[in-house]
Parts: sequence; structure tokens; C-alpha cells
Amino acid sequence: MGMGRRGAGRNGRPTLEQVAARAGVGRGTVSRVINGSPRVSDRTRTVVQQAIADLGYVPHRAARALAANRADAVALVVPETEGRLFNDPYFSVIIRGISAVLADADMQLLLTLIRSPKERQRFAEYAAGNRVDGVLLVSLHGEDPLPEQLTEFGIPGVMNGRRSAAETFPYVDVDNVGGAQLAVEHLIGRGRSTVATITGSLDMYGARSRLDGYREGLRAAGRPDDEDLVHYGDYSEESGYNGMRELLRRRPDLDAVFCASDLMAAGARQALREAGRSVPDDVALVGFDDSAIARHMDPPLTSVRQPIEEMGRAMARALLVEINDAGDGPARQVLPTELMRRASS
Amino acid sequence: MGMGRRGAGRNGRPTLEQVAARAGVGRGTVSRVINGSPRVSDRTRTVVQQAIADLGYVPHRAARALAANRADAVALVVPETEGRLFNDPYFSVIIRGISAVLADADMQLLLTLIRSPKERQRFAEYAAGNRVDGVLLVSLHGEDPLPEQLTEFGIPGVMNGRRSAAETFPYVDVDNVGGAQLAVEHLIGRGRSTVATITGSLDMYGARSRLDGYREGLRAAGRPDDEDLVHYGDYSEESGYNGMRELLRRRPDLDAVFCASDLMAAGARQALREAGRSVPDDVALVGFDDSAIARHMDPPLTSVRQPIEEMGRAMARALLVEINDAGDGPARQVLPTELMRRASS
DNA sequence: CAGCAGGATGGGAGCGCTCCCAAACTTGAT
DNA sequence: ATCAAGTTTGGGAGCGCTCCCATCCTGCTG
Repeated sequence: MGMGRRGAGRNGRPTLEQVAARAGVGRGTVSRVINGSPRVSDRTRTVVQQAIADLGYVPHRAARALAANRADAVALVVPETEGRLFNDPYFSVIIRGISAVLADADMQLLLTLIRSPKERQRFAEYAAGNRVDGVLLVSLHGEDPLPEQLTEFGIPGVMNGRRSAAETFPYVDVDNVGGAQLAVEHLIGRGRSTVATITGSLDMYGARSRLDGYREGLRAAGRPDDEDLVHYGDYSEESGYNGMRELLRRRPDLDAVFCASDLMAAGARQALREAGRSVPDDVALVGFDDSAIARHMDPPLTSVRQPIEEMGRAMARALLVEINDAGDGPARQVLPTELMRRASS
Repeated sequence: MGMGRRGAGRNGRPTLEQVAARAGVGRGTVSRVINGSPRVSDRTRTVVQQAIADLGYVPHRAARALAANRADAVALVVPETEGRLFNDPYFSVIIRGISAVLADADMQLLLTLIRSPKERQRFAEYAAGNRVDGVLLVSLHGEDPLPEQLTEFGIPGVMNGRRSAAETFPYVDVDNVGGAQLAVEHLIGRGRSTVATITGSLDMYGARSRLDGYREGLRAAGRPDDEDLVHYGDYSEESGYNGMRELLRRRPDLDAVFCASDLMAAGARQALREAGRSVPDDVALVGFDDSAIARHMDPPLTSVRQPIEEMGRAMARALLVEINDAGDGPARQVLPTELMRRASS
């Protein structure tokens, strides 16, 4: 029994102990070098690093996690039910941003789709058990309780977007109000006089913000804010189509429409086509999201772009700060939007 | 010292030991129950399960991984350089499929984007160190060495697509040949006489297969295979545009085009428009991928659909089998494609 | 009723690492 | 040379779990 540890670990990979032996130092010292502790003399550090290189040593993550009570991993949670993400490249792009930052910090990215109450439960257990150091929330539903649960368990988290103007959970969002306003001002600047809008689902804060921005834009230009010009949609292509028909019926004189999503703009464009109205001559159209669809519409759709990748990066950075410092109160960031002008306006 | 273990783990979470105490059994027994070992009496099992429920016990992943020398995690690797994934919903959808299967197996999904040689190196180290039980490869570049590296280290893996007809690594692919053939036959069935094609980058096996399918379709209908009707593109929208112009110049008489991607079809459609040819009256158009773009083109594009989510599921299942059984030689699966008929043909 | 096979059970050892305390060594001042 | 005050280092303990062997029950058989 107890033949002592020698040789490599069970995977044939070298262990800390072997690095220590090779460098002629103790385990603790090697650990210090690996974790960048300053309490190591330069000479020792060099020797140890050499031994690490010679052996091709790579720390064993699970062992480290167990001993240090960290996970070195972050979960990205996507409630699939609300997954509008799964249409745009939105998802891919935000992941790219997140992943870039996390890779630099040598943290793993765990992907968790929650598509049923059972999975939600399972995830809550996970998170609660310190299996991850922090959680990134994307595309949250209206009153999703996940953020509160995390807070309760003391798990750092950052969400994408807000649930309300008074959001208390750390978040990274885009300037929806500003973007919508930009769109409206652009339309007015192009000489349009009667600017309508088709909104997203108003139970989502983002949709409300875009509507606010629309109104703000009108106000800034001294235009009246006519309730007739607002159609309440739900972000779907169909609601864009129906909304456009309805608006056309109510206000045949409209000459511009701001849609709160590209998808709705696509629906609206179809309705316009059927009604024999040309874009942009009769009616100018502006969307939101600047998705692939926008670029491929005919004519290409002017749209409000969100800095999605940058959002991903900002979220990851904010989470890392929360994990390490745990200070300064919740991070709140609002990134700017930008108007991509194309032929539809 | 050594006040013995009592109370909960450092996270305030119950440990195996506490469950054991509460159930009045030993650690080993609880472990057996959790891992579904048959060597436990029914009564004991019930008692233990009750204790687990009472305490809300959740196994500590890192501890388990360390002790059992498994990771309970699978890495999904996306070489970003080749990331055509990042345009279509392809990425999101395949992840959905993968994630569904993995969640059921209670495995974690680790996402790894490789966008630089440095990151590639880092990943290789990871994989080599049993940090994951298996690897899923998506969107691999022509002669990517990753599969061979994995084989060498004895790490199970499954890739999406093939690199050649003689692929030796386990894979799940779609029937590109069949899909292209379907498209051509459909075109001919609609009375088209001169069917051209714009190919993807021929250094990719999928693109070659689609070209093969195109030729096969012509042959099956007894049509000549005219080299003039083939334009070599690269999957980009621009190459679709240029290809279409070129084809129109060479063969003004063509009345149908099969494009190896929707994106190229979008480019081709633009060229057609500029040339004053209507779709589908003058020229019928069929794409490949059935992406969002296809549905939003004007007219909506007929396209070959790949069962992407099912591919994700198949990959995950195949990997799980490899991890557990390690038998039966490499998995090879080719899923069927389907033609989505729309107004463009 | 002893004896035995086989299933159920308890718990020691150990996975590879971090934490932290005590030991060993420096350095500089006296 | 001596000692106080650092600095650097070694290594025991322990993280929570699985593995596996020794032990303890069963229920039968002879």
C-alpha cells in the first residue's frame, strides 16, 4: 500500500508533484509560480517554468477547482423559449464576443440552453453548487426570476438587456431609445412627413424603449405624436405584415415606417408590395437589428445596428470584474447604436 | 486538529458524507445509488434517495471528475477562420441539437472557438489532458489536422461533414449529392432545359459533392453535362453575382441555375435583376441551405434544406456512444436532404 | 445447526491541486 | 558577531468523490 506517487498521473500527464521534483522544489512553490504569486524568487521561478515546459505540464482543472473552490468556468444561459436569438446571427456573434474575452482570462464557457422547467431547475441546482463562477444571461423573458435566484445564491451574473428601466441586476444593453430616435430623425431628415411605427412586444423593455425613441424623435422634430401612427406588433414577420396593412388603412397618407425589428420590416415590405406602394418612393422603411435579412431585402433595408459582439465582450468583462472584485455595485452599461443607411429610405 | 468533516461543504452545500449520515449508511452506498449501481438493496436505495431529496444534494462535479478521472464534459470546437457557421442560423441550430442530447446525458457542453494558432495550441493541450471526454468538430477547414491529433491522443471525436470521400474520422454529414440532384431534377421536372450551376469552393468536399449531384441529376435525365454551364464560385454572395453574369454571357439561353448556397443565389438573383431577367419566368433559381435569406428573397427561393438540428443530435449521440463503448469502428452517418419549393422555381 | 456462497455495505486510500503554517534562509542594523 | 524582521520555501491537511477490498449479512444446503 501507499507506494507513494511517482510516474505520471492516470492520464499519462505529468502532475504538479513531478514538476516540483524535476525543478527540485516543493509543490507549494510550483503552485505559486503557476498562479503568479509574487512570493517566489526570480531564480526559482525560472527553474520551475523550465520544468513545466520540459514536461509539458498542464494543470488539472478538476483538481484545481476542487481544491480552490472555484470552477474557472462561466455559464451562458439561453432560455430557449424566448430564443429570438436563434434567428439572427445575434447568438453567434454575441458568443464570439464573450468567448474572446473569456479565452483570454482562461475561463471555460459553458453553454446551457433552458427549454423546459425541468432544465431550468437543473440549471438552478448547478449554479447554486458553485459549478460555475458566474453566469451570463441572454435573451431573458419579461419577468424571468433567474437573476433574482442568482443574487440570492450570491452568484455573480450579468444580463444582456434589461427587464425594466429600474433594472437592479447588472446588465449590458444597447441604446434602444437612441437607435429608434436616430431612425426617426433620419426619416424626417429625408423629407418624410408622416412617420408611422410598428412596435415589438411591449412586455419587453427593449420594445418599449424603441417606442419611446420613436416618440422622442418626433418630438425633437416638433412633430405631433399621433396614436394612429402606432401599431402594436410582436416582433414577428406576420405582425409586421398585418401591422402595415392596418396602418395603411388607417393612414393612407403615411410616407415612412419605422419597424422595431428587421423581421417586421420584411413583413411590412410585403404588405407594401401587395398594396402597390413602392419602397422607398412611396414609403420609406427602416428596421432594427441590421440582420442578414436587412441586407438581402429588396431594396436593401436601412436598419439600426447594435454592436452585438461588443456587447458580448462587455458582458464577459463585467462578469469577470464581478467575480474577482465583487465591488462597485452592479455594472450597468448601455452601448450606442448606429444607423446603417441603405436604399429603403 | 483535523476537526473531522461535519457540516456542509465550503459552499454551504451538502456533501456525499452528509447524505450518508442522514440516510444512516456509508459513503460508498450513497455513491452507488447516485451512479445507479445495481448492487444496492431496494430499501436502502429508497432511504438514500429520500435523504438526497431532503438535503437537496447535488454531486460536486469537480470532485467527481477528479476521483473518477472523467470530465463529464464535451467540447464543441469551432475553428473561427472557417466559420461560415457564423452567418446562417446553422450554428445556433446545430447547437440546439447537440445541447438537447447532451443535457439528457447530463454532460456539459464546452464551447471553444479557435481563431488563432495560439488558441489551437491551447485547445490541443486541453483535449490531451482529459479535460473533456470527447470533442465535437464543426465546420472544419480543408485539411485541418485536429481530427488526427485527437485520434493520436485517443480522444473520442465526431465531426460535422467530411473532408473527403475517404474520411476516416467519425462523422455526421448530409447527403449533398442527393440534395443537389434533387434540385436539378426538380428544375428539369419543371420543364427547364438548360440548367447551369454555381459551385462552392471546390477545396471543400461538400462543394464537390454538390457539383457531383448536379451532374448526376443531369445524367439521370439524359441531359448533356456542358462545362459551359458550370461556374466555379466560392460560396460568397459576390461570387454568386459574378458567376451569374459570367454564365449569362456564356450561355444567354440558360433558363435555370442551381446555386450551391443561398448566399450565392442571392448574388445571382441580383445579377439576374440587373440583366432584366425575371425569376422564375426567365430563369428559375434554386439554392442550398434553406437559410433565412431564402425565405426573404423576392421571390422566395426554392432551396435544399439540411436537417441541421438532427445533425447536431446525431453528432452528440455518436460521440456519447464512442465515449462509452469505444467500439464498432468510427460512426459514419449521412442524413438526407429535402427540397423546399418556393416561388423561385 | 454448522457451513458456505453471494449479495450488500462500510470506509480507507487516493485523485491533483491550493491553502496556509512553520521552517529555513536573507538582510541589515546593532 | 548577533538578532530582529522580513522573504522564500516545504509540505501536511483537506477539497468531495469513486474505487475497491474487507466485512457483514442473508438464505440455503447438508
